[in-house]
Amino acid sequence: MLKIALPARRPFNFPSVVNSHGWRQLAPFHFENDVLSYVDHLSTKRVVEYRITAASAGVQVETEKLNKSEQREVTDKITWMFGLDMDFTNFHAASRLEPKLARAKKQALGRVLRSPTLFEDVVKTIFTTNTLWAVTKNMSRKLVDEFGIALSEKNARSPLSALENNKSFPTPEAIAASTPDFIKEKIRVGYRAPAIYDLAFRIASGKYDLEALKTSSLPTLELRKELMTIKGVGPYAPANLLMILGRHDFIPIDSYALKMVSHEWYKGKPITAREVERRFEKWGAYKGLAFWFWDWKYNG
DNA sequence: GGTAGACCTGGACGC
DNA sequence: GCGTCCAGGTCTACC
Repeated sequence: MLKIALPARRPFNFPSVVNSHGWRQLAPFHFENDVLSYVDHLSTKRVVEYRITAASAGVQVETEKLNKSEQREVTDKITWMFGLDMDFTNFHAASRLEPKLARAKKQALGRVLRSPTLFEDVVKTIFTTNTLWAVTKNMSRKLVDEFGIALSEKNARSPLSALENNKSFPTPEAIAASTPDFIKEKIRVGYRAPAIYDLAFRIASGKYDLEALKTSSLPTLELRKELMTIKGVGPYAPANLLMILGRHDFIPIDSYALKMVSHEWYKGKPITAREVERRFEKWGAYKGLAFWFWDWKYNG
């Protein structure tokens, strides 16, 4: 067994990242007893499981024995997934005088849990649209079960594995080798199937470098436009993806957002996206963060 | 640029 | 059981 300790820029809080949104509940993530598990497909074709826990200065990753290049890959991926090197000093300073965000620095709020690839995050974001969370979980589970690659039998049997179905998130190539009709019928993603297939196909065929957006220097507005060129990504989805990419100047306004803001300031009456924008306008470059980590009085 | 309506799914609810 | 509604939206046609 291999243990890798990875330091984080302070302040850092493991539970705050894991609980930042629902990704921990979507395959191939699994969260239980303070351990975040994830099955990953390395570039060397090996499929390994990470068991990630809180450590004094960051996180600790337990996995099987890896060579040096694999260790570097795992280090890079976990650093990205947890945003270990991200700096939220300015957001924490701005939050200090807002009672609804005063806990931000103490709880190290700001980071959101990411998947190793933007491809996985885009697919899962599309799975969250216009459906129930339980259905989103089903879609993710089925996609992993159908197209993912299993841990080797030896590793799946080891006490390290906490998962029922030990498969990695599928590569674009694996999905592109299928068809939209098969994806629709087998994964039960409905009208989202052509969008998932199209994205996978464009990446697999080398026509589109989605992962390059992780390090893009485009202004946020341009980056948003770029994300909206992806089928199935409308006005809501890019705001969610921009948060994942560390851009916080857009609010993911969905039915949940409208409900929260309505109960916070409008006595539960129906409102539009304009009211949500207006309430968080003053947070400027941090309005996505302010919205995301707001201590809502309504919790329904 | 704003808006209406169709679109998959599956859990919740009322009958 | 069965029908209807709705949920962490998107897309297209139309005005």
